[in-house]
Amino acid sequence: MQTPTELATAYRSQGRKLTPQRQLIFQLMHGNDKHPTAEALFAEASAQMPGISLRTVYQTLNELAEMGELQFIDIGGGATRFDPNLDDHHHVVCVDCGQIRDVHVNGTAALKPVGIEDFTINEVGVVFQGVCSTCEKSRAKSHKTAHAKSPAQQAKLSK
Amino acid sequence: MQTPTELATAYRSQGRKLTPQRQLIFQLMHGNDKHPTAEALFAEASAQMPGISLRTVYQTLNELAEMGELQFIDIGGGATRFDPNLDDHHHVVCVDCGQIRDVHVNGTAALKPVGIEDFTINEVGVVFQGVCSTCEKSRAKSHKTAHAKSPAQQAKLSK
DNA sequence: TTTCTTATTCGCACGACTTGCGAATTAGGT
DNA sequence: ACCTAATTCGCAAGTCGTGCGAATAAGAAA
Repeated sequence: MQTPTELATAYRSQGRKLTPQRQLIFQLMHGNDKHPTAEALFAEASAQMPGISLRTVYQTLNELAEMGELQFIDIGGGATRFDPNLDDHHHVVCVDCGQIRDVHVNGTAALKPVGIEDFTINEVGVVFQGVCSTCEKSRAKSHKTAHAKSPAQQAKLSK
Repeated sequence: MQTPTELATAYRSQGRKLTPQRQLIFQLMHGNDKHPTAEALFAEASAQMPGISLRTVYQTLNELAEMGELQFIDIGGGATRFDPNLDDHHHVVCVDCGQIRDVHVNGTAALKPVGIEDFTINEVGVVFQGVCSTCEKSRAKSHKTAHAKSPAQQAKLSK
């Protein structure tokens, strides 16, 4: 995603208006590597701008995605997460706490899908699932066992 | 996923009961490579067993997932899809029609994530996004342009 | 600065997907 | 045949995201 200043220019040049709400969201998303949900972003935004609407947050995030300034991440059935990082990267997810981390992956160019000659591939996404060190520790203590999570349960991981 | 017969045994040995509804779902899912949603499966099931409940379909699918007999696939914000294929495989998605195809991928072992020493990785998922030949053709005709899709729009692709 | 046009905001209702709950039913053992 | 715990099923409820329309505000023009 571009800087808030650059986005201001981009918006104007597209006939879009530069509202305080949008500017705030630009700031909150710029360089944000937390992969927030719309709700999470709304919470942060509300702290600085009481009265801002969740509707507006969704709307602005969708605009930014249309403009190619950020991407959606859908892992597990929960809320969509938003990623302003446009570099070539992938994601690691902690199946315990739901944390998502950006990660550069070597070797993606060598991936060879077999038997899909009838597809024109545009993008490849790699997701590593694992357990972060923090969760690893708490697991050792409580002797938790891993379970398959239902879609909704997976969704709740990140809350 | 095991065969319906094997599942019958597995269910009994776990103190679960073998109902007609479950047996039907076993049949419908066994060897199913369509990655159906719960609703889609419900539709098929209803044809053979009028009166079966969507609730029961969800419940059985969740059980099977708990038992490790199938996995959830979440691509795009729409409905969860269910995959009874337990082989080491990945997925190709047509961003136009939403079709998902199983695909074996060579080279996954060589993938090297950088900077996640604090994670214990258990699984790697690869998703190829592209356009299938059928959609490619219809694109050529209608001169469609690719758009960034909002979460809900992505969800609707598969309908 | 005032005016004007059009984009935007915001809240509410709605739609899609999934689960919680509880009453009625049924599987499978005794 | 009986008993008991598991299961089914329908409805309500919860979550996530969008459609809609009235009120508001941005930015261009005068």
